[in-house]
Amino acid sequence: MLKTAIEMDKAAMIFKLLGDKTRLTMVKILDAHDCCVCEFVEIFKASQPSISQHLRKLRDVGLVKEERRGQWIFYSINKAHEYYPFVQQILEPLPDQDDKLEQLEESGGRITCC
Amino acid sequence: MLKTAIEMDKAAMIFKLLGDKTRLTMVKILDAHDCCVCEFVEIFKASQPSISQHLRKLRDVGLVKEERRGQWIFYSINKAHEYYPFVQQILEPLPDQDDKLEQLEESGGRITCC
DNA sequence: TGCATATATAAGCAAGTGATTATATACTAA
DNA sequence: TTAGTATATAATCACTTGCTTATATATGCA
Repeated sequence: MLKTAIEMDKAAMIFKLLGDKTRLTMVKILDAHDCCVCEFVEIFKASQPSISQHLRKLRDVGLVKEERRGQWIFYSINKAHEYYPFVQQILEPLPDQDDKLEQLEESGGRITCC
Repeated sequence: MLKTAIEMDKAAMIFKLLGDKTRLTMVKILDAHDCCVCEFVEIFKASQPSISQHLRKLRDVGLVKEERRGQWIFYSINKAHEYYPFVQQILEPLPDQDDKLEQLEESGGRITCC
């Protein structure tokens, strides 16, 4: 078995989780950089509870971790997750989302918390 | 850009489509063999309308094609689909589902239509 | 033609999803 | 302590999903 082998029901669960543009983009971003909640709120132009709820779904599965740094909570990819190699393989062909963080930096949105 | 490059919203759409165990398994099976509807009904122990509706979602996106052969309608993967290379890459680490068709053959389920 | 089989479609419904609004919790700084 | 900021959670709701049952359509065969 390859290291990325995964059962069908687990794979379907992962796809369902990533079958939302916001969550998919979050995971793609997190695979490259840690991010705090307020950054996601800016990037997606979404409400804070909406972002929080998406992050919770990712966290419930264990795909991301949270870590408080003072006033802010940073999220990161859980590279130790059983299916991280599978997810990484899935994310690989997707366009990198660095532009989103760059735009944020230009507009000063990243200064507040990072 | 790699040949499997895909925009985020399209990728999310594909993941949502495959984020269902029945559809994911269907696509994995179809990537290896054509199948007719009655085989899926047997394999998944599901109702015929339920199978038909899953197949319709796959067909609506263009990921599978249908072809009537007499009384039966066979489905196959549309290898010409814009995102087929992406889907193929996704399916690759999943366990092959050949056992399902073998079991069907042993139980005589495949004799009727194929 | 008439009946059986295979499949698609429509309607209805319970459960799930993703948003919003309101509120609670935790930390920082004055 | 009090006020302000960041985040999570709860309640609610419109919308979607995937199933069921019922029916329509298309083919094969007597």
